[in-house]
Amino acid sequence: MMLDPFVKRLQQLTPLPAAETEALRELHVARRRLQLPQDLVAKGCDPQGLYIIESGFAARYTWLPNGRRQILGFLLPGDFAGLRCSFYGATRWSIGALTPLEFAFIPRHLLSQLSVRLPFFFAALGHARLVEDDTTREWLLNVGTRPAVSRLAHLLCELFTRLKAVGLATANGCNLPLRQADLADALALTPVHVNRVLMAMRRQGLISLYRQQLVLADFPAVRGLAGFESDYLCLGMRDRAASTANCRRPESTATLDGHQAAPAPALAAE
Amino acid sequence: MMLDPFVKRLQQLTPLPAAETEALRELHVARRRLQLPQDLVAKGCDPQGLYIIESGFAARYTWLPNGRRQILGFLLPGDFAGLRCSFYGATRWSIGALTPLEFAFIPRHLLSQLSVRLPFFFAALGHARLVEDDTTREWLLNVGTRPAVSRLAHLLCELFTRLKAVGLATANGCNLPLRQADLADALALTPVHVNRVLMAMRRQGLISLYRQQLVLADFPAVRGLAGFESDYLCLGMRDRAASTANCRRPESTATLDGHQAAPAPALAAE
DNA sequence: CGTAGCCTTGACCGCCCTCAAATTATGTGG
DNA sequence: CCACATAATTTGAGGGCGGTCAAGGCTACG
Repeated sequence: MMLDPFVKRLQQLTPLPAAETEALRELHVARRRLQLPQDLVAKGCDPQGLYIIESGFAARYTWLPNGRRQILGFLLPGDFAGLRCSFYGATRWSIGALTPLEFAFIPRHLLSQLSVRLPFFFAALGHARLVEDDTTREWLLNVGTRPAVSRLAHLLCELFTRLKAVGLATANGCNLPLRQADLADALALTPVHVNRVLMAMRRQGLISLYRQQLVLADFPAVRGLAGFESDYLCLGMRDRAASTANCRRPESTATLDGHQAAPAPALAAE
Repeated sequence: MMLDPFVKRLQQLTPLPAAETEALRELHVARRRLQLPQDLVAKGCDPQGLYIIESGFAARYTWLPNGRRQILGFLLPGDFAGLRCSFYGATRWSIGALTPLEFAFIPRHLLSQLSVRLPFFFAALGHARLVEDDTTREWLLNVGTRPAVSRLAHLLCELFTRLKAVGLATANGCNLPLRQADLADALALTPVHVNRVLMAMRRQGLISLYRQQLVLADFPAVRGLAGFESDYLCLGMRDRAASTANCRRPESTATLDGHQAAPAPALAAE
């Protein structure tokens, strides 16, 4: 089956009709591989379509004048990119492989057809974008306000949770093929300090990370350390129900929650 | 004229047909004021429509367990919010007034109508969202990689540039009604340190900031200090032409936002 | 004229960075 | 399977940027 983690990921956000998931799985789209130090999409170019990660890790990133690299988000199996190119036709960030990669590519013209044939699928793509936006803000929070230990803990929780959602994690661990330098660039820390923090967490029995195998030995503790709340990832109904907070209505208007109403809800995706 | 900075802002992104700008200006939508320590939209609630800032400054923010506040973005006159509420119908961030505020409100049902009648307008809304997304990533870069001076310089450049785009700045300065604590929460610094950095920049003759009047006395220097490139704000054709080749037509843009339809859009404001 | 909020400045400290070297994984050719 | 080369991780010593705590000054406003 192609596009399997992709479909699984979208279904976490919005239930898709069987007809659409079948149609997606039966798409025969270009399938490619990428070896290691390569970009999927280079900064400044027009991606021309949708890239869907099948296996491996990628990252949205940019280089800085001082030689540092900042990672702005990870792309895991089932994630996609290329839809977000700014309207002038050029991405502002590169997307590069952090491990050998398998990915599918859907060119723009085919996407247009799908948008008509598979409205739920398209709504789900929009949902995924919103989740990604909130994830970016969560990262801004993370690097802005948390000390290194919490910051790292938060990232590990996020990666673990996201991988679990596409079936790539066990109960308390997952494969994590990232170098400490990758984590450092995502957390705005130095590799040296990431190492020190990792060692400390290992010594305290919170986690173990050996040969790309991450085990969250004490997930509640790590989660607490990070202040990690998974609700921004919008995975599954349980999280949705749980995320109630202080809900004030500025308007007396009727509820117009479109998201259950129609195939392509009028404004809800936004 | 109502909605004037709003229309001006959108036109920086996509030329709007005269018919649509007229229709927008003639909309008689609810107009409100807000006094100071109040939220426009509270975290966890459903905004139920579009909020458009007419005058004053607002911010998207959240509180942290340790009592700190992180500002994730500023909303200046002409900016809007409420379209971005996640699909489960609750925002994850509050939007609050930093100064007394005037704003317009367009309820969702009216928006749906407009999406049909004013397709270019709707495309422009999508563009503005993309710019906002890139701005958030730029902020992540800013707090993640730059030292305090550059970080502050970058923010001042951004605010100045954005205000200029809606006609609220002079050649080298603008009104900046923010407290140093607001800047601090946006930059992930302490108010004390923001003050020190401001004082240093004043002593070097780079800027002056007195009684809410910001003057960038040496803009090239400040810009250089910050590594500020205005292209992510997508303001005006000059920047667009300078930033890339390959300029797609505005109508080829559309909506993954869920508002389907509209004459224009095939695929992707994306 | 007094109070409250914001800005300013000083002294001190800690988190994280820098520089550097040692140790361990990973991979390649013989 | 071993010898070697390269990349990644680990550990140490020292320093600086920005935080914390605290006090004093300025401005606005009743």
